Amino acid sequence: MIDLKLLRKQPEIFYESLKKRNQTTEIIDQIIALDKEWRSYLNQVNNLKSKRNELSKNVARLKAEGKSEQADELITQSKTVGDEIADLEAKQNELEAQMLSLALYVPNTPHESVPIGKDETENVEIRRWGEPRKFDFEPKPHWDLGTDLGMLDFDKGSKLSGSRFTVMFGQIAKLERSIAQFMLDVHTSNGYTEVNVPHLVKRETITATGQLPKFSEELYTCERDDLFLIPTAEVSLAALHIGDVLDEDMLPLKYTAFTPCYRREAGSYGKDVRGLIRQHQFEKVELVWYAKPDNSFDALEQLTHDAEKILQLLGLPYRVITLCTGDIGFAAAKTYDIEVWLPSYNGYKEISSCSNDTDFQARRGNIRYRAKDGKMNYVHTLNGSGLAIGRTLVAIMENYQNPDGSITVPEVLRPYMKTEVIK
RNA sequence: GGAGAGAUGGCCGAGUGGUCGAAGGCGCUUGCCUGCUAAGCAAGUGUGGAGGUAACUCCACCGAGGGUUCGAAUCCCUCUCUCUCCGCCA
Repeated sequence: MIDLKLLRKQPEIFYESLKKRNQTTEIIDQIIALDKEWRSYLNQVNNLKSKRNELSKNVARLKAEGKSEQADELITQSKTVGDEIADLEAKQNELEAQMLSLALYVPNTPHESVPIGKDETENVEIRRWGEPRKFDFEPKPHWDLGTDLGMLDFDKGSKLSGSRFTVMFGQIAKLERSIAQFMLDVHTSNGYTEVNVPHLVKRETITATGQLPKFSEELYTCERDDLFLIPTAEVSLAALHIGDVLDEDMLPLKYTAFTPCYRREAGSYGKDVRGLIRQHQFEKVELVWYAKPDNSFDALEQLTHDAEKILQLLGLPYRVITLCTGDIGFAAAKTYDIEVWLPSYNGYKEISSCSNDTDFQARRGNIRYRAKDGKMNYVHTLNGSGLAIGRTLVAIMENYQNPDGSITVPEVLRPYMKTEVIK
């Protein structure tokens, strides 16, 4: 949710923001017009209410004094004022509702450090880590590796649930679990609090975090109960403190959660159809920070490094890119994507997305903190995958494969897997 | 799933139609007092919105949303959540 007071004072910020995002700006004109009209009604209504309050006080006093004829006279007056209020207030509420529903569709303002660009082709790579392995044999894609090992079964996934669902057996199933546990152990030893969250959330919860109303197509819903399956643990973690006033001393709060994620993947027909890359259900370890506004962009650097650390410990080559203004997400002011090297793609594939949403979610969810000077401010929320587990599994399988189709278990996972090779 | 009780400020808790944004207590802040601490005394102590350079003024908020009324914390309806009992259950 954007700051309407800022919109009144400096509308140019928002025109600029939408232009940078390569989007049209009529919505800003509409909001400004509605806001102006709304305020004029608000003032009239407030003045009339003030008048009615005054009359009511006098009615009370006159009745107490036993002067009921005089009181009746004021009651008649008050009735007229009341009717007037009802009319104007109805109009005011309508304008307010229109204005807010539009405001919910305005994306966050990109940070000044975000490169300008029209779409994903203009994202900027900022660093690389590790060298992609040179194979002295023909490496297999993970779907062949897994199927040949008898541990990935795409047919059974389809049989049970349709396309983009997979069944895992044996060591691969265990690898998935080991990766999750490894990630949580690294993050918790790094200052994150592990949280176990609900996977079904209420409409208002997911609205506060920004997935609704705009992205309802992506969500699985349980209509009967008006509940939504989370597309990421970010929803639950970022909603933890809805309505709270935190102490400045508590910040930053750093949370991590391991959950499945459910996504309809509407509009991605034909994309990544083979293998585990794009599933309707996948597991992920998520990182979420509640930070102070003055250092939230430093926090984004830290959070991104925390996610990168997992890939470094696993010995998986990756690169980090900054999303340009045309590609950053709706709620984000700045986003880094981490992409891992996948032999089957002969390229880098997104495995984590780390964003600073600044006060965008905090405003929707009314998440504030009390500063030392006693002032109330909105917190800044940040989130990032640390990491997507399915894709990490894919990266390990493909990068650590052997000529005989077996897979070497990365050093750091051996304590969890209790074996050196999957075969 | 059935029956009942409840939700008031940072906390406890009064308040069932009228000068109630809300008694009282606790806590907190400031000042006084005091070898120190404690106690005592005094004042202050919510959030959001609109207007104003500002001092300040006005409006709203007693779980949420509607309704009745000239007027609602108080009456009515719906919802959410909490607690107790019964049933069921991993």
